[in-house]
Amino acid sequence: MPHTLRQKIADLVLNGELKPGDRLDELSLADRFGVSRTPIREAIRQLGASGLIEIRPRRSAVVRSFDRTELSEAFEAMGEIEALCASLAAVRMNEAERLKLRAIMAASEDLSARNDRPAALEMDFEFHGHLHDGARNRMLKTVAEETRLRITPYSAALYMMEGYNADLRRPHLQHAAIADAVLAGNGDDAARLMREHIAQALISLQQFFEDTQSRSDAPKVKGEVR
Amino acid sequence: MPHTLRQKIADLVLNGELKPGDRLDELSLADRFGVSRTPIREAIRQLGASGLIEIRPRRSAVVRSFDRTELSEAFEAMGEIEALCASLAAVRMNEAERLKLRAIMAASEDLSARNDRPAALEMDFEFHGHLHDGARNRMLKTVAEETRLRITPYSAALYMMEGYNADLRRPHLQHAAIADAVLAGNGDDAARLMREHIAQALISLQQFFEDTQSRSDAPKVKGEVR
DNA sequence: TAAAGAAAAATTGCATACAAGAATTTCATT
DNA sequence: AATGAAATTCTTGTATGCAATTTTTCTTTA
Repeated sequence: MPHTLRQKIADLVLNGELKPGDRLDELSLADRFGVSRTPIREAIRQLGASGLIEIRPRRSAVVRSFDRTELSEAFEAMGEIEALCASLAAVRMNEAERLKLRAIMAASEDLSARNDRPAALEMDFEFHGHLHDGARNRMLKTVAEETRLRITPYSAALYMMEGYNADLRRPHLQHAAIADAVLAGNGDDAARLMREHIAQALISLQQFFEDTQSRSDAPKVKGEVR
Repeated sequence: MPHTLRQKIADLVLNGELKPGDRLDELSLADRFGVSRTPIREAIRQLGASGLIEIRPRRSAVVRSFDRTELSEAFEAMGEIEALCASLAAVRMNEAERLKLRAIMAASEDLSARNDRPAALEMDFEFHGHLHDGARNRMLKTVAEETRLRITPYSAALYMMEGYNADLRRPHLQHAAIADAVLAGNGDDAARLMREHIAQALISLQQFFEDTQSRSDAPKVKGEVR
């Protein structure tokens, strides 16, 4: 469903127009999308239940923000879930899926060489999503996608930032190593490499926030890592 | 939040008053809880997003039902998540938590000996929930609770049924083995035993549905395993 | 000048109304 | 009696209005 109201509001968060801590004003959103508050409220409740935003009784919903502890917990959980997907995909992917994985890696190679960050971010999603599918378990895929969704406001910001992930080839090479293990049918290696990949992402993200928070010229943005 | 409308509606599903496939009529629910359709709709959307019920545009929402494949996928995913919780809990639980785990096991011992099924089911929830807490990772806990929530309509039905889990001591003994591993700080054993425990539960559930479906006297209930 | 408090404005929670679509029943035809 | 079409009833989707609460602004006071 590319055009559901729920997705449109989620997109505001995912593309960074609304940042962690920002309020979701029902009336503004209603005007913006040309509907009344009723469907806006329903969409907001759904996004609240899926954990992308935080609902506070009698007060505006806000884009969910994580403190340092929550962020590292989220990445630990995601690391394990992604590792599980990767190890299952290594054993369960069929030939068509393995072929598509190669295609994704080729495209990713190209995009990272050209330093096309928006497209590389898309391809990052594609890569992980393809492993979720390859694990052949819809409940696991749901869990993986939900977990990824929750931290996207943070991981996407990192991806777009020059200076962090300075060379897009680094995450690409990690993906490539994972893909090799998957294609070789080596689930244990795939899982281990995936855990390392996610752990690396957390470290980059933490460095990023250390820096932006210590810079006194940048007034602490409400809702960033507390 | 013991009294939120969302929880009240969820309880209808969790205590079995509404079974998989049953429709959630907005007006009936509104009358029942003495509110208008608006808050009912919002609650239904939230439960839809958390996966307990299924939302179908322009048609009544229904309690989510799983076919055989989905059920085994759900148990596979849950097995891994619970195993992860157990292995982390084995390493991370503090003394107070370990003490409480012993208390839970003692209570469970008693309840299973007395064949008190409702109370034993409660204690089963308590046991798993305590391991979710012991893993010291709120995101993981959220994921684990959500996954458990989705299959509760099935696992709870099994637990209450005489003849399946014929002797409540069987799941109790599995729990006891897991608890021993956790208390010994042996994460790998805890994880392995937990996987086996969840796999056993799936097998019991599958047998249960094989039987109820093959009995011609029981007209196939809409929404049960298809 | 800063803090505290009161008044005003803005925002959420819920009920109600109506339009549009789905489900069910009725009724004619074979 | 079975089939199918039309009409009726039921149900969902959305807009709007009002009360209750929160947030902001303005005034008063130390």
